[in-house]
Amino acid sequence: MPTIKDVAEKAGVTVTTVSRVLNNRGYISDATRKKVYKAMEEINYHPNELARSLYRGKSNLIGLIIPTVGHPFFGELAAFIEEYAYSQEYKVLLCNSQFDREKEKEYLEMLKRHQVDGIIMASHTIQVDQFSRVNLPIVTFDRQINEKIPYVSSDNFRGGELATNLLIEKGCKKIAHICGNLGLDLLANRRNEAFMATARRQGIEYYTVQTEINVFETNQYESLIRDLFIEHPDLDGIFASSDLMAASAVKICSDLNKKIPEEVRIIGYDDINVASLVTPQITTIKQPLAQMSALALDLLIKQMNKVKVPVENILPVQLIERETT
Amino acid sequence: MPTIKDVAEKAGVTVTTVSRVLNNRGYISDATRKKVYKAMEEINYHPNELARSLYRGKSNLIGLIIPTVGHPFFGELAAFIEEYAYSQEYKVLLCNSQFDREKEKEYLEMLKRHQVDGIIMASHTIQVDQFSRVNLPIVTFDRQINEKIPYVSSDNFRGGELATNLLIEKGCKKIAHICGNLGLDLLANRRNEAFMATARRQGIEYYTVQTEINVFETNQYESLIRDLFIEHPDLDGIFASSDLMAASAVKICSDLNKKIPEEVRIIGYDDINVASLVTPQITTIKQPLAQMSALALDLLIKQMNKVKVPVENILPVQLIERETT
DNA sequence: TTGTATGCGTTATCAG
DNA sequence: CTGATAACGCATACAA
Repeated sequence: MPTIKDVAEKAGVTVTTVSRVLNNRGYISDATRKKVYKAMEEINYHPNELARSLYRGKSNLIGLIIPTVGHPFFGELAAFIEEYAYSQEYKVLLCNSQFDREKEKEYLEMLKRHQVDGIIMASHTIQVDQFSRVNLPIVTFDRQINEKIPYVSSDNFRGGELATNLLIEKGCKKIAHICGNLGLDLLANRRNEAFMATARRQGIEYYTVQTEINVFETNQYESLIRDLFIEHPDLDGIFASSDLMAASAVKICSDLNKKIPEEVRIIGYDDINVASLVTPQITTIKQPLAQMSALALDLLIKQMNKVKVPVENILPVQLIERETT
Repeated sequence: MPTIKDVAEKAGVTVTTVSRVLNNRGYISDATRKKVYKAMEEINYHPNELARSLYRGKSNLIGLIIPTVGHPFFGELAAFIEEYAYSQEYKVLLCNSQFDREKEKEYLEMLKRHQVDGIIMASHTIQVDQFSRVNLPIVTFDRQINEKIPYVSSDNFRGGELATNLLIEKGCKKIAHICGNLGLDLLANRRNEAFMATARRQGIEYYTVQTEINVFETNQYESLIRDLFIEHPDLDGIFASSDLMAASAVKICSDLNKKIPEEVRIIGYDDINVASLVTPQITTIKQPLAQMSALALDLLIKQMNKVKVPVENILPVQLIERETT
């Protein structure tokens, strides 16, 4: 790899001059500027960002910690974040924590060692106190860590309300909410609160079923839903806390010969791309992922620049009616 | 951020000594070792990997260029690669090229500037000659760039054969292959070759439909398939070159009131997670993503260590029969 | 307009 | 067993 020194020699100037044309700093004659460019071209020079970062004390790297990019929701999230980050000159270091507490901690330290300028954290099995040791800009997705770390989420309570109300409006009499583990202290839990409050207010029979902590396994969704129908064969409405869970519900209903939406109505959450691709198309609550991603990064960058940002950042959700209701 | 210098002062030794305990090099008395560890603990020291990388001439970073991690296939691929990379002490810089030729080029240069130790390239709109300027270990997914750059793929021809044969065995008389743009010179094009050869050999009527170059848009799949059925209402078999395309096909058939698999049989490709989650579950050709990912990284690491590797690396595929055939 | 010297945080060489 | 110092590639203050 050629260095700035090689360029300098080739162009017959010193490294300072090369550095100057590289960064457009100070005065340089057009003649030398051309010489330098030519030399760079000839030896195919690319500045070493490691060295630059070291000097500047800024890496232009951000860390993204998610459970796994293999899950469509997080995959889409990661795509938005990377795209927006790139447009702001930031590069993304990808970390899949697999819902593993130890891995989350390790990643946090790894990112610190690699001098990332900030971290977007969307995986949350970790204990809150671990965050205090990371004195780096952080933005959190869907979880409130403490009074100081800003978080981005969509309006989970409103989403839960919209979903539950839709089921009830459509005539459901006995409904269930299938969601991730409620012990995780995620803001997504508000959906369940809204679900229960709404059902209670309307006098509708309701149940909540939650998954184990560290699992995206679709098998688990399926057995959970199967058991649910064994216990409550007359269930006629399901609010699934993700579109994938909703797809599982559709599958089980199909197995049990229950017609959708006539006998069972199903509503999902997130509005990932596949939600509108499968048959039947899944009614869902759309989270504004693109805006959430951009907002998260904006908040991160503002923190890097020492500007104060609001801690609470909640974006609106939207009901998207399709075929499962 | 505390530096090695701070640790040294705190412990009352020099940076050399601290560096020694950090890297377990040379002799150090237990007493000073303890002192140093204690100091590191107290000031919460983390070695600066930027500085280390600069000195060592090795960043332990790899670049991953894919069209978009928002597509389930590439999301799952990225998850496997990141997981395996992390186990080998490598970190992943995520690059979504969006099938954009310019972005691919920019990412390639960016990764070089950031001194990545190698690149895994799974996005291929770029011209072949661009690669010659990158003199870095590269491994390619599903595309043969030239005689020197190793590539990993699964047996596309065999996959095409398996899929086509299954349709024919099941009794299809008029079949179509829906695939990505064949002008892209991907190894995936072998599927189409196999499709045509197999259908021809068996004397079955067949058609090929391809998408535009830069698109993962499901809308496009749908209109393509819709048009296909308008032109050939008696089509009874579809070989889709991705599970998402297959899902689109299922949807259109459902719209047209064509029963699956009785009237139209559909087989997808990849076996992404959702393939077995949707209703009906999609019959597909499974690519061994986990092994392919690990292999790609192994090949990359070997190149870094200057060990020769085979250029052609083709893994077997597997037919997975489910409900759409 | 250009060059010299210094430091960013780390590791390795060579003394002691 | 431990310390002083150069070097990794780059950018800036200060000279010239």
